[in-house]
Amino acid sequence: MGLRERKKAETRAALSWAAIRLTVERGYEALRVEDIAAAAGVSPRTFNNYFSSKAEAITSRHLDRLVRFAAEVRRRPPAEPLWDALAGAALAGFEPGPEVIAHPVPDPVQWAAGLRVMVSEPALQGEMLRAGAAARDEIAAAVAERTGTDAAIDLYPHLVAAAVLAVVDTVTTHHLRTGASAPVERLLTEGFAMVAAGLPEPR
Amino acid sequence: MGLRERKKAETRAALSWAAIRLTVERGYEALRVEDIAAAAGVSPRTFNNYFSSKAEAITSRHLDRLVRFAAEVRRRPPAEPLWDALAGAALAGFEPGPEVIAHPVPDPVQWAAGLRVMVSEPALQGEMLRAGAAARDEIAAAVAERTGTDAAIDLYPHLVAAAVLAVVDTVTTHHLRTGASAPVERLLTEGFAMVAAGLPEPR
DNA sequence: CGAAACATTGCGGGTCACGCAATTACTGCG
DNA sequence: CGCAGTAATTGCGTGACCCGCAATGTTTCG
Repeated sequence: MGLRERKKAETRAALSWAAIRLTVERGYEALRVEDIAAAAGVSPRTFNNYFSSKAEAITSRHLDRLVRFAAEVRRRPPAEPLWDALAGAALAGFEPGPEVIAHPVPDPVQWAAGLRVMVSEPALQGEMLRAGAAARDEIAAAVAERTGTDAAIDLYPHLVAAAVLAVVDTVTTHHLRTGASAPVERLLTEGFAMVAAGLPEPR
Repeated sequence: MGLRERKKAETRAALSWAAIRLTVERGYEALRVEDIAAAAGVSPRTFNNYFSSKAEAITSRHLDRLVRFAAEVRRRPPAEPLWDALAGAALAGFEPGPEVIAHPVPDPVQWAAGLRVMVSEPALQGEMLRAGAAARDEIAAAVAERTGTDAAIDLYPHLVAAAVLAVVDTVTTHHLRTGASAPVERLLTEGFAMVAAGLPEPR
């Protein structure tokens, strides 16, 4: 990777990260695109060369994570049962990456509160979900590959992809809603188990 | 319902319907809010009293349908198995209502083509999904009521709601993608059956 | 080293969402 | 019936956003 591409990736990451951090700190409405650009050290116009909207910048990390999830599903040994692979890939995606360890959040409590405010922002919800939809095709393709189905004609791989995203989504929402009363890992495992069991009525 | 409320509902419906029709005819980008307002016979400013965005106007019927779905789930006899009730409610929601019969689409083929273009519009995808998310809580509450779970603490009802929406979403997308090669009713039935069976690997 | 490819930036235009205040229309009560 | 209160519609003005375009500077590659 040449200097050019590296700088581009850095700028993109800086913009995205600044967008998230500032949104958590000040709220979505109060945040101007101008501020994000300033925090990343580029002009406002450049911001729009990387992201076509404020919301997209904020949710781009979410999309990245989902794309990595799809890649991880592909990476798993083909012999592994499908749902084990899916649950495993999801759990792997929630381990804090090296960049999070390098730049830890200053105040976790305040951060979580800001996150809650952020995800309740209408404009961001739509964009988040859109990122999920974009990743869905990728995941469906990975599932199709594993199961010998055809994403172009079979309903199955798309249904699995949608179900997986539904689990991840529901779990994270639930985790935030209940104030992190249960660890994400446990909720994820439970969620995948329930879906794989057909979500039978309890009792 | 007094004259006031009726006119309000009419204006709302007229705006929403005009927004959909014009989007299908001309495309999302080319359509100005001004045009929608004109087609509904109100001022552009009034449009924003009813809907806070072009996208919201277009997707409002989708949201209505999902809310009716939740109501239908509540209406079903409590003795009915959960997944039968969910599938039944979904199927009921796809029967054409009286207003569709009264105002049929002029050219179904062209209409379907326009719909495909419409749902591929990024801004609308987000808003559609947001409508789904809004309805999710409603559905989760209905499911919680039926199953004796608690939407405030249990993961189960939310997971079921998300899964149901995933099925409906996937089926409609698949239906459009494959050019209506299979009837929606059959796809829906299949989808619900697969999910209720835990989406086992085929073969 | 030189040319081509590419990123960044400023400028300008078109659109959009919304607060505010005035006008008009409906509602319910005496 | 009339009247006061409540609510809906509208025009205007503002701030923000997204993007096309062209100029400038930087990296890449032959």
